[in-house]
Amino acid sequence: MNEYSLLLISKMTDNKKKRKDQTTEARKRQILDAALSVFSRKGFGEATIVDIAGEAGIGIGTIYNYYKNKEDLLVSLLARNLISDNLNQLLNTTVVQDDKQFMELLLEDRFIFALGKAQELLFLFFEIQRYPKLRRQYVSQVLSPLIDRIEQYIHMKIGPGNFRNVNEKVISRALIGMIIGTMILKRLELRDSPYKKSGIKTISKELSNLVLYGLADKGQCNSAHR
Amino acid sequence: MNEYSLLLISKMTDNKKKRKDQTTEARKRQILDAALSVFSRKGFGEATIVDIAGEAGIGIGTIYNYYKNKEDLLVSLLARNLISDNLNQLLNTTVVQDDKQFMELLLEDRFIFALGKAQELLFLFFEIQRYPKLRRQYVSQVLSPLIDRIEQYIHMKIGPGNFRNVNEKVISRALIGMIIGTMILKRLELRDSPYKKSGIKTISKELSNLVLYGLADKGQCNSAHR
Amino acid sequence: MNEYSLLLISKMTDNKKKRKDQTTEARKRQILDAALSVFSRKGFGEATIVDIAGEAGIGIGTIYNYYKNKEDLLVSLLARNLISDNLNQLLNTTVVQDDKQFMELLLEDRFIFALGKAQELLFLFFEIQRYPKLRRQYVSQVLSPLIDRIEQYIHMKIGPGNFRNVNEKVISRALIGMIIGTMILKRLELRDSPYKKSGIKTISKELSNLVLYGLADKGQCNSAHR
Amino acid sequence: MNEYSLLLISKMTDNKKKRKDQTTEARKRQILDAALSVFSRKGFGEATIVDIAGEAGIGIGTIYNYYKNKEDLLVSLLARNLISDNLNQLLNTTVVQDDKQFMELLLEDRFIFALGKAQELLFLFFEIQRYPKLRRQYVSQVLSPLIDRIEQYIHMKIGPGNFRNVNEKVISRALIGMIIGTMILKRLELRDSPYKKSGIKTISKELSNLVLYGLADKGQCNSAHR
DNA sequence: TATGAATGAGTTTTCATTCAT
DNA sequence: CATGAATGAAAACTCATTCAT
Repeated sequence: MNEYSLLLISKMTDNKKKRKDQTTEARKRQILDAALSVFSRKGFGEATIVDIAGEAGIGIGTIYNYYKNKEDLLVSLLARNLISDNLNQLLNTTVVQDDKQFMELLLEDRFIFALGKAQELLFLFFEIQRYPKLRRQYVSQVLSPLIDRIEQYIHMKIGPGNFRNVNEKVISRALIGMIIGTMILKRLELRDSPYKKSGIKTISKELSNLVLYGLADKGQCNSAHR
Repeated sequence: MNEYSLLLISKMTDNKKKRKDQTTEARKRQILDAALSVFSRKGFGEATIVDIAGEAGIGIGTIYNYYKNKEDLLVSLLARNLISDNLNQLLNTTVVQDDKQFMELLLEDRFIFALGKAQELLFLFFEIQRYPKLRRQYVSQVLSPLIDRIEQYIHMKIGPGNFRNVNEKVISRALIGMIIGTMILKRLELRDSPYKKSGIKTISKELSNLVLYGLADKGQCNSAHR
Repeated sequence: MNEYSLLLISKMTDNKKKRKDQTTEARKRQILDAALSVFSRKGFGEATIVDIAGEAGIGIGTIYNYYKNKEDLLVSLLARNLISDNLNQLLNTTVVQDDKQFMELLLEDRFIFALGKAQELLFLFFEIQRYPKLRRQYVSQVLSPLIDRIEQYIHMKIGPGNFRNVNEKVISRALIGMIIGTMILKRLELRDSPYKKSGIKTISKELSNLVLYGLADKGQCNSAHR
Repeated sequence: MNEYSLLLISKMTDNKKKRKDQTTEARKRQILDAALSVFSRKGFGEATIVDIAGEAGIGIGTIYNYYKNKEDLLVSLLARNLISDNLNQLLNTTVVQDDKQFMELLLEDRFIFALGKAQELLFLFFEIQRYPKLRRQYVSQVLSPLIDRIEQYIHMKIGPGNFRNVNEKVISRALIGMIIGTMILKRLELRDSPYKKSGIKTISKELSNLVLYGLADKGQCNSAHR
């Protein structure tokens, strides 16, 4: 065996390793997807490993080759879907954008998420509460930054010709709550829900108007409400 | 045993029955309260009958004297707390009131509920989805009437000098969603939450302002936002 | 309800409690006996809870009402049978006895145990090694005291007209080893074993002779060995 | 492929086969050694194939190329280590030796084994009982011949100027038991054990003295052994 | 009615074994 | 041959439910 062959082997091993890692990742994703589907439908406590294996189309034991136990599936789901979602991207990129559109973009982005793929993630908001560590992680890594960003935005805009002097803590939470709550309503109303995929843009426009008009400096006009 | 004694017994039985009914109701409530507490903390699937019996300070078997099984506890909780809550009362009584205050009253009432005792009920919004019958019942008996009422209100107010021409379906759901979502945020943020019992009136005032200004006819003033 | 009735109730409760404790103890013993039988036959690792429940004639779940898990059964067996056996009794009572008979009594006592009920306990000597805590406990509470006692005895008897100048550490362990090893041989030979219940007295007499002659001061006669 | 190449192949195959057989044996030994180590540490039931493969530094599947299943590993271990150990050699070679030294040699040989490499084999004495076939094999091929040989020896020496009139069945078993039991005690006492590798010769001398003096004809008193 | 020990169906989890690479 | 991912049979263990007291 000469240097060349060693090199060759080394290359193959690297390739193999890379390919193995890829399939491992694919398999993990496959299992998590199945778990998400089943948890979402039945709830964590009522879902069984057999269900998940069936949904994934694999054997029971295979799941345990990739995840320590059932709880590990939940925790991994949380990490994958709640903690590290694409929100961060939004928060960072929009900083430089025209802040006139900030609210509209944010609402649109979150509504697309909330009325789309997040429908399956809803149960996580519930399960998260039984895992203090995860709850704290979610709050500190996702929720608080989002709230802070909105508060900043509102705070910045308060002043003549812009926003009224509102309590930004309350308003920011109301906005986020509106999104989360809308997500729940859609799941409750199912077919009766007026939210259709096609109309998300319209919806978020409507809602951002509601909010922006609602925040607008009333001094400018003669009292919106009264 | 003579007639007299029979009469006596009959009398006693009546009394006993009445007292028993009272005790029965009290006992059922005691059990449901314990179940609510445990379900809320652990989730339905993770809660055990032993937990609930312990929380209620009674024996395991006793629970089965009042409820058919564990699921019956959940269903009874749903019925007691979500379906027949005091919302109906509100919906009916406010009809006759000055509709200028409708939004404010509604929001205040629902926020008091959402940030107060409903905190424990949150899990029901998630469990409800596993029970199509209950989901339908909740939607038809609680959610839809509430939505309808708000839609009516908005629809009625749309017009010059009042509300802008908004999509009442979307707005009404956003309002309710805002309440539900706020409930969740409070549970997630825990001690960091800015919602305090004392300030609920202020909060609901702030939010009803947001909504009412947001809905206000922009024609009245020279464009709130732009 | 007067004082008397309270007293009466109190009495009943006490009685009930006592009776309950008794049945609890009986049940625990019943389960441990079954576990001992199955472990002894199959070994700890190969024994199943179903086996034990079957042997005890009870349901699977019942075992878990009395023991935390399978390992707890083993540990409890060890505690009951190896640690707190009647050896201590012997060690203490024989102190005052004529020490000429000490060896004979000790051997007889241990052989009755080893060839009798200890046959089922044999596997414990093996399992004990996987539980460092238990091994230490057994060594410190049972084995070391026994060895010490024998060493003392030998040491005391070393001198003209009594025992030769032997290494009491080695001899004492050889004696105990002889008993344990005999136990194993009986289990290996089964029907071919020459040890019968009836003859234990003869056997222990024979062996105590072997030992006592073997230890005897060679000065007494003109050199036994050399 | 022509005749020549076939021949060549045939030659190579022969070589390969031989080398393969060597490798095969080495591999089998490697696996058995690992199995022994793991079984000894954890017990058969608690040991896993993964453990053994890890200990051997090979893949799981490889084990199954050489042994049918886990039980086959145990059975092979028994065959290799208990059944066909070097005892037979001793039994046969010592026959011709001066029987004056028989006991001493036997004890020394067995003690070296018992306190040395047999420490790892101890568990086999326990596992053997779950395999009646193996137990019988061990008894008939190893234990009984050894017992017989000792019995013969004792029997032969009983008489004036030699051994007392002892029960050779009991004594022979006590001797073997002493060795086995000593093995166990060493494992139980671990660091506290007085048996050190260096002193095995002294120990076996001490014990063979014990036995020989113990068996010596007390009546004669002049020279029991010689 | 109140109770909680007994129960086994149903879960989670492990791990020997197979087999495609 | 070597390997280890895939598998499901079998085991441990849980817990809702029953029922005798």
